[in-house]
Amino acid sequence: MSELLQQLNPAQRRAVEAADGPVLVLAGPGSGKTRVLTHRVAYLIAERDVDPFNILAVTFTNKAAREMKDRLEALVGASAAQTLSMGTFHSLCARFLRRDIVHLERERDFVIYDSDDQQRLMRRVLRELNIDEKRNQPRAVLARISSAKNELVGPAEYADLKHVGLFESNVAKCYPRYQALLQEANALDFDDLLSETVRLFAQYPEVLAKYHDRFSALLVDEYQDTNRAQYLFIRHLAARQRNLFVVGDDDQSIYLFRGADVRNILQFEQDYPEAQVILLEQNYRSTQSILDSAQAVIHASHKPKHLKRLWTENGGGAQVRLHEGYDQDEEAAFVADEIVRLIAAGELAARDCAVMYRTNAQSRAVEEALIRRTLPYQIIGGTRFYERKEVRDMLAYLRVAHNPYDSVSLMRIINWPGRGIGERTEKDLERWATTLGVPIFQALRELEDPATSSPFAVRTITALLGFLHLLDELIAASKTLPIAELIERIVARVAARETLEREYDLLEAEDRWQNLVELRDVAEGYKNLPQENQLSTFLEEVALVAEVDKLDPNADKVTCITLHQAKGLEYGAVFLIGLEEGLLPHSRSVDDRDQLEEERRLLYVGMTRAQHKLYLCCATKRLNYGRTTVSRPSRFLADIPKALLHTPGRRSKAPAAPQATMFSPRSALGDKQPVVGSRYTRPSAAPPPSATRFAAGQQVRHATFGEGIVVTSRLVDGDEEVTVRFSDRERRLLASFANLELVE
DNA sequence: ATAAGGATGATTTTT
DNA sequence: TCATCCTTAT
Ligand SMILES: Nc1ncnc2c1ncn2[C@@H]1O[C@H](COP(=O)(O)OP(=O)(O)OP(=O)(O)O)[C@@H](O)[C@H]1O
Repeated sequence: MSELLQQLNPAQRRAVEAADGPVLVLAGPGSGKTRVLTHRVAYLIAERDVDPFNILAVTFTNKAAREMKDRLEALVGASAAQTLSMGTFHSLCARFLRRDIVHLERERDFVIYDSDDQQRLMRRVLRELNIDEKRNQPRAVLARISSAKNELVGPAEYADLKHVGLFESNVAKCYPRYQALLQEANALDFDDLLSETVRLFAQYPEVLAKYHDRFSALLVDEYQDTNRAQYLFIRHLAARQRNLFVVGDDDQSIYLFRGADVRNILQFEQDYPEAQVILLEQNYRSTQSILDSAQAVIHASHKPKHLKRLWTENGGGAQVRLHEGYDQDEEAAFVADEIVRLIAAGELAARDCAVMYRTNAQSRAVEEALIRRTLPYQIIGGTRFYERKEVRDMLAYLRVAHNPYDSVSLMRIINWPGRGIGERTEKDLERWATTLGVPIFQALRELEDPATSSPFAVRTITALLGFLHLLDELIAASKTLPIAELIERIVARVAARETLEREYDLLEAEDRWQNLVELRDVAEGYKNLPQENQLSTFLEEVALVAEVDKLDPNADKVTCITLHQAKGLEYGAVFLIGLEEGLLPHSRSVDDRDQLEEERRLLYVGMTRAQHKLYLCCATKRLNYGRTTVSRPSRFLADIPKALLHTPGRRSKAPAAPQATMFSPRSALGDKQPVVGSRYTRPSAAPPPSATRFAAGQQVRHATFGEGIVVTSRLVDGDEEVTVRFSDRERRLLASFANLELVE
């Protein structure tokens, strides 16, 4: 048997070796779905002689694609691995469209508009159509349009739908204009990447045929979270050869809000009646305690279609621990103290710990607590690097240099740095361009002719032309300079550093300047690409990086991440915080049954990220928009049998008076952790492992420290603490982490 | 045209 | 709380 298959259990092997044709691997968390998908790709190349060039694999993140490629390099060589088509739906679609969007009468050097660009564009649309921005918030309008696009409903079809209320008919008015302006700017928004590709496939069979010729094997990870457009994308591609391998778990579907439809995976067998369905039941990630608790949460509400029993050989492990804190600061303090304790106990590094939450705002308290204890950390999400103002301004210059019709970017920088072009002028310019029916850049060009009648004063025209000529210069420069040098040119021409120093105080200016330096450093990485592709590749990748792509698993840091982004990841110890009514389930999701169930799945996803230790945390009071509110534990916690949870004795009194907490950075529990073996109430259920697995005198082996002799072993805090004398010194280890082997 | 200051209102989750 | 919007003064 090939070495490739030896790392798999029989069910996994069956999936990897399945004959050509549709295959559905439906399995719970930690059962090795992603592993199976990777091995399937390797297997096709190594054993079935499939050329990597003919394989298309959709991963959930760009990072997953990169990692998979790296791993496959070892197997098939770097150059072959590079010919694999692997990436997210969005990046694959962008790649296809660069090639074939001309069929849709659009140009291939389109830019990708992200949500900030979209909002700016929508504001212009609302202004133009005289629609009130307060009652019809750009974000809300865009959200409707986004769902429409995900369902492949274009502006015309949308207008034909029944509209309830003023808001919806306003959306119907905005949609066509928004789309027209996108086209004028030669821009596509995120949703267009998918819907336009599907339109391309549907309307141009000869184009689709080309892709059929190329891709003989298709693979999709996290299939349960595909939306209609993504589903159709795959269905078109799979139509001829029907050689489609998908993996997923309906219990982990958490992207309903962006149009994901779990029916895509549940109806796979109807779509492909000849499909082989393979269930994986062994979980390799988590301990039994974690698995039991997680399953209690997910099974409390529904009846699975395919019964996915999950079991593990990882052993019982420590009980899942429930911590009810006083407020969000005490909750964060508990988490941070516990991480400190776990690291001090050995076996567990900062990189093995993750703190997960429902909303990004919750990361703040955690961040502060981690800083206070000087724990290294990385926060995924929140304000992204590419969303910082100064970075976006610089990117706007690059984008206009690359595609001057990008009016959103142009308007962004028309007065940055200040050149005496005020709000009034901006509005007039927009209106004037609209009347002329041309992009802003074109309108500016008209001003060059003194005979043109425009709504501007002579002084204003001078300022506008000055800006236009700056752009001309940068456009010319962009044709010859590598990106990093182009950035330097822009920095010099607009006196970026001085501008920042004028706008902000010293510290802030330096900070923002450093961001520009960092952007230039990123750009350096593109200097070896051919000049004509550099800028477009750079801009595309910048637009499509996901936050998780930036997660660095090698850095020894605690990871703070939203539950959504944590999908697919795993950590030794996981802390889920804010498990309260209003937060999880989130208050905006409680009235809708489907949304409520999704909140439950979100918790399930979070719990099943944990390998050895899982902490469920909530607080009784929380600061919510500057106002303290009382909160109750999440209803989902009630679905976990008490016997599975370890709730260490709670303090009977509220922590010190508010003044005291204000002056002492550490919260009430801070210094007194842990409350082990205290007189406080023990959990009503039988304490977990009632006997130690190890005894004094036994010889054991540890992966890093080698062989040693057990000195003592005792039960602590739901886990077993083993003291072992190794050749260099004694160490106290937690049995659930240490993976100690008995030596005969 | 811009800077400063006060009222106001918003936070789910993401490519 | 914090960021954005709106008013007013320069
Ligand atoms: N046959 C196996 N032998 C040993 N370890 C395995 C095996 N299969 C999977 N694993 C390990 O189990 C863990 C989970 O695997 P993987 O991430 O592929 O699961 P998954 O089903 O995709 O999980 P999820 O749905 O939660 O994202 C990984 O650490 C993986 O290396």
